[in-house]
Amino acid sequence: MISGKPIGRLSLYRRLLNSLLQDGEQSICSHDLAARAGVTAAQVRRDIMNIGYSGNPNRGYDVGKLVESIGNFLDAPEGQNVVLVGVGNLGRAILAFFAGRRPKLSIVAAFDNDPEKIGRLIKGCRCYSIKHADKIIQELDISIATLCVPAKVAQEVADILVQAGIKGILNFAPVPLHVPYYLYVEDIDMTMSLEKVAYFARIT
Amino acid sequence: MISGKPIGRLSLYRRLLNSLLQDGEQSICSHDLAARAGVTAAQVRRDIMNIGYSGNPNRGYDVGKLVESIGNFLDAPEGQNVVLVGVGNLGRAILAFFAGRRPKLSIVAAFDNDPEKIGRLIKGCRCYSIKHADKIIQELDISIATLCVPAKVAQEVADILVQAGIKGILNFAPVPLHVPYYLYVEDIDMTMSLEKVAYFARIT
DNA sequence: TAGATTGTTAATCGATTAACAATC
DNA sequence: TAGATTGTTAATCGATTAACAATC
Repeated sequence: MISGKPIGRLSLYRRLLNSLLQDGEQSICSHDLAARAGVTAAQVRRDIMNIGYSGNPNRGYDVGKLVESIGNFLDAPEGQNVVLVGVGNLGRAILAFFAGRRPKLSIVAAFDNDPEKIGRLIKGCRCYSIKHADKIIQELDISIATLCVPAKVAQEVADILVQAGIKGILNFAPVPLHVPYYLYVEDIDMTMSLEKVAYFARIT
Repeated sequence: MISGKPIGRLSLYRRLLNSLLQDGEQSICSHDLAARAGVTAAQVRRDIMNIGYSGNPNRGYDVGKLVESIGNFLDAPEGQNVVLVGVGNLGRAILAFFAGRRPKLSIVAAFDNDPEKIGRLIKGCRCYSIKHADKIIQELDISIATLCVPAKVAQEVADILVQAGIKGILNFAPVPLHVPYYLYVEDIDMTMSLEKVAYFARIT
């Protein structure tokens, strides 16, 4: 069992390696990858060791094979479907941002409660009523939700999603969610992040 | 010197306490605040101790005074000005999200390189050419940047901002930035976060 | 007073780092 | 071979937790 931080780094390595591949790079050593990722070489080596890939002493890692190994580790072979909940400003921006970005992780539906939006195609994604969450999540085999609703209704909406069988939530609502232990929640709290930057920009 | 995590938690406590204040709550104990924030009571007590505020044994913390203490610790008395760089989908969503949210931390300008946007008022915020970054940052006394540009140009834009005297960056571009040691960078990498959720949703 | 809660210490835990033998 | 780099261990570091005396 690997914790959240190494998983995040693997995701980052993959992205960096993919752009190296496009530049025609065949191999890379831990030191170079570490510099690009902003971590230490030892960390890179341990992360790669953890997923069971081995490099070549003297020549480092084969970029293509390493990308493949990371994919085998991170991705579900058959892909995973995502639903975005709350099609406001932020929701629409995220729909546009993720559209086609990762083939094995696609946002296949959106939920909202605004009759103006329901039934429409927004940023290429069909919008449904949150009332039909159960049905849509089952039919489209959705396991992940991206929560972009206002803080006040976040818990209530999360409860609906959990009930419908969601397994993980990416939570943009600026409030901690209470969910059963078997669910994974990752919080992106922009207000908190901005206040952190403000604090450290000031005292350093 | 306090590290990033406790600072983030203080920001969260303040938000929770503010909503308690609106509900007319006078005092709160570490246990209750911890439950709302999703942390342990010991952590709450230590965080509060760290900012020099003292509770009352038997009655807990005075909500109003604690909010004030957190504000004294986190906020610059005169406030801090922020610039948003890259007025795309995400940039506009963030402008809308932060508009008026924290009085001591306001986005007072936006930068872009699209002539269509320059000079206009977008989500209530004036958009300038990135070419005038130096001048605007000085004139408006801006110390913080929110970076919402594409990954490919993120480092280049960051260099311009550093040169112009920015002290902290909230980076939404999915690429690590290399900046001088005295700058604080907080990364919000939505792709990484979504992949983390996908991984843990799958294996648990 | 008795009970509840704080402030603070020591112990624990986990992640990170440094170091180096193994290997191509 | 010699040199560079990996795989892996032990040491370090920092944050978290548990525990409890102090206090209203």
